[in-house]
Amino acid sequence: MKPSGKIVSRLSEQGYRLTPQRMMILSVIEGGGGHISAEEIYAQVAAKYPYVNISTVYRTLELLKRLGLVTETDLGDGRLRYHPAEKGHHHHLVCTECGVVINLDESVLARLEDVLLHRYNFSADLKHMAIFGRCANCSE
Amino acid sequence: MKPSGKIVSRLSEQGYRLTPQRMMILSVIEGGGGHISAEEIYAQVAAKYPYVNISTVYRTLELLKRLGLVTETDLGDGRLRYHPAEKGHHHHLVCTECGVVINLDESVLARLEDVLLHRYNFSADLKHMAIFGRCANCSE
DNA sequence: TTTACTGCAAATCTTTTGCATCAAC
DNA sequence: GTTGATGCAAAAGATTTGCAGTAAA
Repeated sequence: MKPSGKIVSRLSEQGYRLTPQRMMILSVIEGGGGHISAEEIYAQVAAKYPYVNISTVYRTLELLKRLGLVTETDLGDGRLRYHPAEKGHHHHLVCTECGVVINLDESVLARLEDVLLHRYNFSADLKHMAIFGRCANCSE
Repeated sequence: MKPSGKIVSRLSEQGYRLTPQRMMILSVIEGGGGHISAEEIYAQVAAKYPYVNISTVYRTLELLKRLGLVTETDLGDGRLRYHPAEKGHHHHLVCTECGVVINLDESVLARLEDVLLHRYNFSADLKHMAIFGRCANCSE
């Protein structure tokens, strides 16, 4: 699997170098189903290409985040999760009992976003929000 | 300042010991304006009563959380914040630019809570949620 | 050739834990 | 007197950083 040309060209346009490490990291982020952690990205890259260091993963994520190419979500388990921005947004219902994560279409929070903007002049960044609680099973 | 009789009696009813450390920690949590971190609680307690250790603060917070006497909120700055449950709930609009935290009445999210419950069978725990974005000033 | 990027190891920072001692009940 | 709570120091775990060497442009 190759990384998307879009992200790659965006990087090189802005003068960033296209190193093999970056390409591999990009592939993994885009290839997975989202919600991937730095450690998982590292493990997947290292499996095929052992010449990577986890600090390179963190530095790459930092860069991609800054350029708005990936979004970062805290699902409450002590490590941050990443998702390619171009794949669209959704939210997460996280069960604090069993840990299941249910995806929630972004439209559900659209009204909230409106209210916050008009009533509080606050432009909420509801890209990949996590809402904690209990899923159907765990509430009996 | 003394801790509220309500929390104290709740603790002793359930067989927990009322140590001076716990009393001081309770006072600080109740005395402050909310959004206080473990480190801040520790600093305030230690100022008057040097015989405290930060691990006692963490253990006490853990206990109070488990008993539902304080709520825990992640305002995104790398440390968790605490608020006495009896003082009522509210949410937080956190500006990722300037760091300002705007309190949001819990009623604003009441409809969302309903939708999640009825459409997804998910009982969201919206006690002290943090929503990130840009405040009026920082969006120009 | 230039200098951005990487690997390595060590540091950072918050939170947790093992264990011996102490004190609330 | 019991045993739950504390202090201390060390561990844990995710993320960051300094620095010298390497390679993308």
